[in-house]
Amino acid sequence: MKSADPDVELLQAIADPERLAIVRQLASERGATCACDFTDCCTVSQPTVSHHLKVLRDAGVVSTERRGTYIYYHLAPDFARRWARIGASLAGLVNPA
Amino acid sequence: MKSADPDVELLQAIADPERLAIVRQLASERGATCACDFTDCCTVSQPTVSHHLKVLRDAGVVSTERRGTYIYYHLAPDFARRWARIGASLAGLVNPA
DNA sequence: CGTATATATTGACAAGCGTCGATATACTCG
DNA sequence: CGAGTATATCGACGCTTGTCAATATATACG
Repeated sequence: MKSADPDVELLQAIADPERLAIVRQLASERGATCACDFTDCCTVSQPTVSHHLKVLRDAGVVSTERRGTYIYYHLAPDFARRWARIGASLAGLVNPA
Repeated sequence: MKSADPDVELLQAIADPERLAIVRQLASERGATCACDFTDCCTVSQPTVSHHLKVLRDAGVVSTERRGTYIYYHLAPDFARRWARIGASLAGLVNPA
């Protein structure tokens, strides 16, 4: 299907129950979250969690930081801006005034 | 896959190149757009356009209005609010006030 | 009613995607 | 180096999805 459109790529990345749950957990915990915590949160296996994290990484939704054996995930810095821009192109949402 | 989560359903609905193009066209033209115009905008066949419109309809992204032979599509009234709520749950982006 | 146009539905097919078990890589500690 | 833990990759499988051609439904007009 190869989108090539980064907006579509971002939307596809979070348009999945597990991945949306991951992103929501990252958003609620302001800091970074260890990858092993997602194995706990989700009912899917560790390779599947790793796969979802890769999709989010490739779409630029999350970024990673290695601390010894663990790898910590957090929302990408520009995720909020990208979301807002998509919303603006969709419904003129940003400036409702 | 059965999402059951309306947020996921909404995201999945617009996480497609053709459907995002449809929604963007609906957003740019403030009024309603005839279904036949999408056949023009997209490179896919008429049944495919109709299928995409059904997906958007089922997800509550668009709503329809019949005028004679033609059927006009427009963004669903609460789409902007739903988008904003999802964004708020994702990054505390939007001020729902 | 019959024809024409607009939209939706059906059936079929290939490609994509989520999932898993097994395995590989990366890092730490002794 | 070797064992242990954390994460990623691989290969395979079934289900979903986007697409089309063919057909059906709906509305308008003579």
